[in-house]
Amino acid sequence: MTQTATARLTARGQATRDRIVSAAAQLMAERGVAGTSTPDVRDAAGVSSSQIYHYFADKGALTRAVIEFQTTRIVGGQHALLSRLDSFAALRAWRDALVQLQQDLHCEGGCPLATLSGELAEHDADARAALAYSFTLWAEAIRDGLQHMIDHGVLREDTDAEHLSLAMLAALQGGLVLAQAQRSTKALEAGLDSMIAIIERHAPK
Amino acid sequence: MTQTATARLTARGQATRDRIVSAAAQLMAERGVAGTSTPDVRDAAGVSSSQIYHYFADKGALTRAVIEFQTTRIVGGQHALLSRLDSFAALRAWRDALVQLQQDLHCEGGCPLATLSGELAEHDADARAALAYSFTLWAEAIRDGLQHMIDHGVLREDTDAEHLSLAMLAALQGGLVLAQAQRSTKALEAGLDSMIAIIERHAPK
DNA sequence: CACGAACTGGATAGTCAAATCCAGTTCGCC
DNA sequence: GGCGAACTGGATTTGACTATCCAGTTCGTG
Repeated sequence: MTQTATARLTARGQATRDRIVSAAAQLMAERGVAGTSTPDVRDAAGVSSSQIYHYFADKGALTRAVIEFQTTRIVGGQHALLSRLDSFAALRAWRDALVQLQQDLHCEGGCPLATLSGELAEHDADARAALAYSFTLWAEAIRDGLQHMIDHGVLREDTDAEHLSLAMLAALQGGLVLAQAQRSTKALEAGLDSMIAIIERHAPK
Repeated sequence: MTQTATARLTARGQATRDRIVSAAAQLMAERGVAGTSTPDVRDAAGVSSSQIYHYFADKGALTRAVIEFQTTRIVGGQHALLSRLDSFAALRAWRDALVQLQQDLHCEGGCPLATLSGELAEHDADARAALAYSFTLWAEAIRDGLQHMIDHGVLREDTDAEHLSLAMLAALQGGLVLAQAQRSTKALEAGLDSMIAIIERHAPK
């Protein structure tokens, strides 16, 4: 059903499946997994109940598809922004884009991956493992961006990109948690700016 | 029911109410709010259904009581650790205690306040506001700790404790999000250590 | 065009949780 | 010790959600 059946999907079937996952992803980001019923998804996607169970074994399988969808969307977007880091100005532009996005969203929603993780980590081992991998990919995207700066001579060769990327992702995720609760980007800005200040200390002398 | 009725509780009634809140807090931290049913709470607290609705108007009121309970427990505990910061060694001891606690818990659970926030922020304005205040109290506890270090001459007078406390809390919360998902304290350690490195730069020359 | 597989729609079991009701017990106080 | 309020237990109503079933339609392919 998951891999083999996906290959057997017709164009129409694939479109229907995509519509279901996309609608479910949006609803789950807004209301959480438990707060999103299959009737909600049915209405939002404009399909009928049986379609959902035709494409997914149960709600858990749909949830896993949503995790994959959000991972591709978010980490893919981040990778595009980060892969070309070649200056501190570019690093600050990445920081500004994150802050601006949250402000445009009125600090609502937080990070969809973190929301899913908070709800699923303790009672769905598969989901937790998938989300752990998502965060690993995100950290690697940041690390590769820092490595790119090293390669361009903007950072010293002895910079520990691995360590800094984990710290940066922690500051970012925590900033998003606080932004969502406090409806303010102050903590997000403070966290990211502090991490950038640390990184700037690794400029060649 | 909330303030006035609390005053009218007898000792036995108060004990029953406490038992319900405590049981609900534990269950909600483990399984989330939506994943915790009132029958679950009833069994865990050893009471019957009507007790819950005798002490709380509805599940939302119980949830708000849980937020208050966790805020007092967690922020109170943090305040006790932070209020006596008088050296970098004490700051590192606080960091070590946080990391050790997560390791003892096998990185399970994350921060109960962040879990509640992720689940409630977007559809319960009162809960979101209460949790925003919880995080503000936590940030103030960190800020006061840093101020204590300034007062003891361990940090320079011009240190921006407000900014640093927000950044530290962001790194801490994000580290907990990643610890829960990845079942590893590496990102938590990286985030906290980076923030401590920033703070150490504010030592008098 | 014909055949089977993929796809679709709507109705409906079966389950469980939120909240209420009511009958009975214990407590605080005079 | 007796009165009213606070407290307790369990049955029950009401509603929503997950998942299934089945009958009908469209699609891909020889």
